[in-house]
Amino acid sequence: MAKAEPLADPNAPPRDFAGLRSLLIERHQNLPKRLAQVARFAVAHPDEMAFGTAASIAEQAAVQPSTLVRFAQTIGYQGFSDLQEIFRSRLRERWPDYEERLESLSHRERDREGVPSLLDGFAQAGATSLMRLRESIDPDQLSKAARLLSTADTIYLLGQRRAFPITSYLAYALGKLGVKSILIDNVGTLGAEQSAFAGAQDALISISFTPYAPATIDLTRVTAARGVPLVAITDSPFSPLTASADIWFEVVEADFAAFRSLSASFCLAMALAVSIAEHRRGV
Amino acid sequence: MAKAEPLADPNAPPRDFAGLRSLLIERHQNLPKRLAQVARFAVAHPDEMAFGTAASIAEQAAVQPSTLVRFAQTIGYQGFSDLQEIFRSRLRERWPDYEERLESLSHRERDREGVPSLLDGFAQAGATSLMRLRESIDPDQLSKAARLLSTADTIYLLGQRRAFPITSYLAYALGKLGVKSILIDNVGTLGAEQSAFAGAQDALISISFTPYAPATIDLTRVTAARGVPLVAITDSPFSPLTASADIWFEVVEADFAAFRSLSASFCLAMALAVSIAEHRRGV
DNA sequence: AATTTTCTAGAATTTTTATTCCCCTTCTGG
DNA sequence: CCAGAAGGGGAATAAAAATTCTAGAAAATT
Repeated sequence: MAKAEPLADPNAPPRDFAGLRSLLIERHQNLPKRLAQVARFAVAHPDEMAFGTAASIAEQAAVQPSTLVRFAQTIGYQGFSDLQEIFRSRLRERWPDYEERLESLSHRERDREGVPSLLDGFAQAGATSLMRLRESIDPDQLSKAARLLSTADTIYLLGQRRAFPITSYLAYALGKLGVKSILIDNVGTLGAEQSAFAGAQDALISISFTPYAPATIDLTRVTAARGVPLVAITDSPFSPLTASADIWFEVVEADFAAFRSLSASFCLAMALAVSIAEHRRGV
Repeated sequence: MAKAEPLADPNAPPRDFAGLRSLLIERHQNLPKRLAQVARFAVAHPDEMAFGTAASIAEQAAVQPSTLVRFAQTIGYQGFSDLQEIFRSRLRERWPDYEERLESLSHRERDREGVPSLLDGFAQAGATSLMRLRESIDPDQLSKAARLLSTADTIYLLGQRRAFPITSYLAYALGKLGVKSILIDNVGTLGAEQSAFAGAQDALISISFTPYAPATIDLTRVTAARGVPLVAITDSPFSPLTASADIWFEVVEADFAAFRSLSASFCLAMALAVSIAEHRRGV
């Protein structure tokens, strides 16, 4: 109790799976018999380590539950639960090749005491969002949406508040690509008038995230009800947009410091825009 | 033991994640408020559902732990733990479920012969931009800019065309952070009037990329000439913005299919916004 | 070979966690 | 507007789990 503890422990155990794994492999031969046994089991069955209880894991590894606690403490963790967190985090972020990429990120990540700087934090959130997007978007859906939109006479763009940067960018990009579009920016609350002439020969792209802006919801509903084909980009299957959408995309953004990234949404918007243009060109 | 059990109970809850997910999506609108809230959370954060404790999940979903139990029982499970098993099984199988497996398969199909799909290409460009940003931005500069801006009475935001999404986002984010800002959107070419009252006690953030929008350049020049402190975000040291800027950042975006990413610019903008708010609050 | 040190198993204890139950609140239908 | 029912919050409880402790076994050292 009286002994002073160094603040930055050089023996501090790794907080990421890759580091833990190599530590186990390295130290396993200098470990007592039972502890080495646990180390081997942990490397061989990381999933079990993540899901099991101390008792169930102990049984499978043929040791006592208390041995697991001793093991965890020997390597430097506070207890078994602390160690288990590492194994769980591994499954939480399951993007195989992405892991190493992030590892290089976390190099400079420490401003002090492992707190990532704002810039690094947002960069990481953005990168995570982009990687997830690749996993979660079905290319066929994207292609279907592009086909639907490419047959439209005019593409109406609707998105308020946090989604507005995306629609305003779409207006810019579609313009550059020679696709006729109208941005419903709702200036002067003229949104209803701006969208009044959209018909079945046109199409609407609506973008909204929690908390869904009422203006977006209402305008989308009435416009879609008039028979205007609707492609929606939103953040949940429960979004009020999905009900009336012909095709909808769920984009889940990572966040940092309570601010959600917009990278994935932008990425999807850009892909959609270029895809529409390609379809138009007669591909 | 002798009692015969029906093999397929029509009310039996699904034992696989895909089934559970669609059940939740389908039933969520007929559920009571709190239970619907849980359903939404469960679909949005399946990883948390898998690993969290009832208490920790309840906190994140903003409900009572007991509500989670009621929820699980309402859908037909025995209790929370029973329900949680489903979420865990999803992570156990490396490729979570059929649906996702098919998706990833069709991915491979798309980018045959190393030609990346549009989505992959833009995602790659975005990620690259973010990585570069981290290397190229000097944290001290960022901190200096934040300090300068945090002393401003009102922050004016100027960016046209491709930069407009960023300034409109900044207007949103700064508002949420409680920082007074005015977006010079130049509607009706009223930009000059919108920025007319900016003085030395205020500050201006100007954003512009090649080809620099004349409106941005001109307005920036006259405003800065009036003694308004200027922070600029641009894509080259030779940009017309750098001359009059007190502090400027160079952001080089990667591109794909002739479209430059915006991820890095957004990332920088977000970091700047939060940093300003932190300076205001703490210092 | 004796003695000290390290290691382990298993019981005991403490902590954590899911679940239950009661009562107050909020809807709903008459 | 009222009565009844359904929903929801929070404390109390029971169950389960992790952790600590202790005695004894194994290993290392002299």
